Amino acid sequence: MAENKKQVEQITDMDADFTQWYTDVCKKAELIDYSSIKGMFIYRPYGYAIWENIQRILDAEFKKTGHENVYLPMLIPESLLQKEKDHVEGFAPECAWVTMGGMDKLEERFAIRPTSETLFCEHYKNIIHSHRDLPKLYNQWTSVLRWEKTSRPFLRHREFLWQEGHTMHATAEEAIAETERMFNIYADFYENVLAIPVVKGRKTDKEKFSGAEATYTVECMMHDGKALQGGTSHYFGDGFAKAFDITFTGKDNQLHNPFQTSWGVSTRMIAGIIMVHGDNNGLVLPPKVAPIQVVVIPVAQHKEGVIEANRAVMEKLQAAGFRVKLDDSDNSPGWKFAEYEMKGVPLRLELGPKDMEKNQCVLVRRDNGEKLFVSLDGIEETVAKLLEDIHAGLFAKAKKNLDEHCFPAFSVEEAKAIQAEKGGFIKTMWCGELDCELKMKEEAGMSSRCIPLEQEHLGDVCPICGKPAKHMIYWGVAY
RNA sequence: CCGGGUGUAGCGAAGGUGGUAUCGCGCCUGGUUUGGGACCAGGAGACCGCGCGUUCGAGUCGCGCCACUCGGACCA
Repeated sequence: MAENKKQVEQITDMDADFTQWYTDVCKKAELIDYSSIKGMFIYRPYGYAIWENIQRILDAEFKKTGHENVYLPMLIPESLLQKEKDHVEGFAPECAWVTMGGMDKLEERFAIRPTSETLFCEHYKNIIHSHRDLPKLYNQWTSVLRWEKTSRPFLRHREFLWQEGHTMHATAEEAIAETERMFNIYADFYENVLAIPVVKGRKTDKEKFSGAEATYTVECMMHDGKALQGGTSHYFGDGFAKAFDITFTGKDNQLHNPFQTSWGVSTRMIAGIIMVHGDNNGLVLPPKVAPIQVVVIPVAQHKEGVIEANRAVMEKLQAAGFRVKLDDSDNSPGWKFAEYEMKGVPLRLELGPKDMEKNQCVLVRRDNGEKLFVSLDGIEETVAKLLEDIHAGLFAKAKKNLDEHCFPAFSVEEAKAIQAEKGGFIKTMWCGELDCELKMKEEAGMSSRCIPLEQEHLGDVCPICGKPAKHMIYWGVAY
């Protein structure tokens, strides 16, 4: 038998080499493929289907809160991009430029959008005239392009898919409320849909979006203790409005500049799913975004009636609204088990002749491997309950990982030592100065992740410079 | 962008000192199998990452480029 051991491609052990494990999962779970241009990835059907589920659920949340989808051009004239000083400084270095139209050199070069604030501003200038035109709550699902130096599947693409919301409001209060509303939608989405716990907070001036007054972020903890910025929501004040000369006449018959927000999440979310929930058998998908929630695998499918019985269960579950796949290919059951584990399907349903006699089937949970023999009567309820349990189980496990990787520190040396030994988020007090942030990066290799909304009092002084502290802040090594 | 590593069939690899490519898995066909990556038999599949050069002759030697990968710097 030992000689029959199949030479199966294995993924790298996640504890031995996490980054290699990650790349292996992306490829072996058939989420992504490389193209001939660095950093330009192909989203394969299974990977794209995860994104479609994310889109569907988030889009519904956006619509519920009054947002409308639009589509703006892909090209931005250089002169337009340059209207807001901080913004152009932040993005121009990583823009790709279109310089030719057909065979002719263009009078002015066009940037392929790295983000669309400037385009939205140009448009808003044309359509906002009165307070009655506000608020404008627009969102766009699209791709953007940033000429990154290094790239990795889902984590850093030169072209990536995202949504970018851009809103305009009559007052600062309304705009700030919008920034917070969308930030909370992201946080809830991470926790309730992706089963990923987040730390909610504000970015430092150094880390905030180019041109923003404030950037709110949800920060996630990967299985290896590194941080991943999960989504950002920005408050712009009226800075862009002034730069782009966007004005409206208020109820007071005076001209005002509107207040602006933008907010976005990208396919980087998928990287988070992989690195938070995955294990050494491959991907583990949270049920709410899994393209296949239940895979039905017939056992001894050549025998009379087996395929039919399996198809009946599949149809029953589909009718109840689950995403189900029946795999009646002629691969062996063992092959199928391994295949769908690699692809992270939350539940496997096995049904063979022995089960048929007892009117039962076997259900196996992807998250913990638990095997259950359950009746085919009421299988819909059983599956619904299990998918909920899986979501809860994934969240609990991820929360434990987050909680166990947050450490207070009271000096740069201590922060550095903890990061080197345990990884994770290091929390310290902070004076608010850029110099201290740079020093933490220089000496401990960590960037600030966020100033969490939930503050703790760890002391009165900044442990980096000794001056009075203003906030508690999280530090970490980020993807 | 800087430093290390790697590019040979879909995947993983072998191919001292130059002579037109080998193996395992996978794939296709037929048969036997089927509760953890099945077995037998037959078969198909390679511009050796791309370009230029040296040579009678380059997977092999030289130069350039591209891509992947691991660190670092930069960034969703």
